[in-house]
Amino acid sequence: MNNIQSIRGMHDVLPEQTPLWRWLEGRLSDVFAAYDFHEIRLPILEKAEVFTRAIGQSTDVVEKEMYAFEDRNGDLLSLRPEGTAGVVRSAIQHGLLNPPGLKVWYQGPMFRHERPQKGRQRQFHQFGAEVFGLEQATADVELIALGERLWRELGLTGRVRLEINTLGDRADRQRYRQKLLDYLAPFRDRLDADSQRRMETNPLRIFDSKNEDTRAIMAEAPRLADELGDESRAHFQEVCTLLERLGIAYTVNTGLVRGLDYYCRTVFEWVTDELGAQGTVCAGGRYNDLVAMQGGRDTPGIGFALGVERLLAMLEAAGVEREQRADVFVVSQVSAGDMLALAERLRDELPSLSLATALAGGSMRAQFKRADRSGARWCVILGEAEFADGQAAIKDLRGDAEQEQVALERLPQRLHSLLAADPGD
RNA sequence: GUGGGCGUAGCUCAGUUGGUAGAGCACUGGAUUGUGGCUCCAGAGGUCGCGGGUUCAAACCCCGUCGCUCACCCCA
Repeated sequence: MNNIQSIRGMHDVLPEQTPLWRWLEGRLSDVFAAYDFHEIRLPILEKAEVFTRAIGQSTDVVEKEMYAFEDRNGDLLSLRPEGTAGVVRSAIQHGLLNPPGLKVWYQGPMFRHERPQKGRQRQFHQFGAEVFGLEQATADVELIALGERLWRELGLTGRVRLEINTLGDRADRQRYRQKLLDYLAPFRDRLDADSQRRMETNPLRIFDSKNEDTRAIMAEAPRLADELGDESRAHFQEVCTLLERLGIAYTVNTGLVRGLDYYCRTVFEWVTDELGAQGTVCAGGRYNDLVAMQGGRDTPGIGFALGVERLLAMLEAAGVEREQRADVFVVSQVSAGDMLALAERLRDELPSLSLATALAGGSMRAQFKRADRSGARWCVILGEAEFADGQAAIKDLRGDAEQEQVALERLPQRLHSLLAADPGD
């Protein structure tokens, strides 16, 4: 197989898989609409600075994973590694932040040059939602409630759990970060290699270390919760209270840290144990400073993104299947022109009908075999003699009904009533 | 970026101590010249991931490389 292959970590979605994708996409856009979120569609390519400024220069996503390159004008561009930064750019550019309360959702491919593994590919797909201009905890909670409803719609309730945390405000975080580094400095040599590196990049992540010595050191470390300002503390308290009021189960995970620099205050993750090492299906949080960092007027924001491939893997594990089948397959002994003309007439009169025809011709036996394999519910048979008499036959390919003879002019309405009686799925 | 496992027909996989490839399913045709599914018969389909090396001889041994996969890291 020395043919050209797709790029490493970038996968084709084959015809067999697209029905499940479309079903999932439909459920998602329905739920977004139920919360009055509006879709926004953005370029896949942006100036690289859109991401470097928002996500943080020293994060892995920017430092080593961006598909960045110079275009013919010499501008530094990048395929988007995530969606939020572009939404913020667009909202500023088009003045969408003006009456506060903008609620948008987006969908599409994202690109990160990572080593592929289960639940992680180089081109992957996200759905995301963002709310701008609202600093109230109500916005945080409505977004979480949206997620909860989504799992219910998809039949995944109980398979994902909600973890939340607060990162405090920017000042809280900076003060705490320094405190933590001061505490760790004397222990530096006793930390595992990853954690030593994290001291430069994201010290809060050191709490995630699986190394025993490191864990022992971290057990005594100062805690972010003790550094929170009054406003952050009250905000987080209200988020918790409202979640309880709505009956949404959650656990507070003080080790929960988002990887992208722009987050503050509320962060949350929906996690599953069913996907191996990449168990985060949906994650998000607040980013009250991001709009200002990108050059807009100071505007709070909050949002989340979910990984489509990860959700699909969960749906498959749960045994959810979707397939596309024709309603009717036309088998024919008459001329190609007569067959195609009849098919067009049926499509004219029955716009929702999915109709396949025996384009390859061949013996009746071969045509019926193809009709059977197509999965079609009914077969319309255009026999030579009957067609000359203005007749066609309808055969039930999936049930026991007798083959019936129908006048050609009554064929559309007969199929219509058969379809109405058995809408399939 | 680091480490483990794996690449043989469209798919799932056999292939003995090196002797130039097989099965099942799927596909095409026929038995059934105007009716699918079941059965039977026949057929087609492979630079054994790719490149190099060792050898009289490599799917098999060695080196490199590409890809898949799992974990670390990171993240949705």
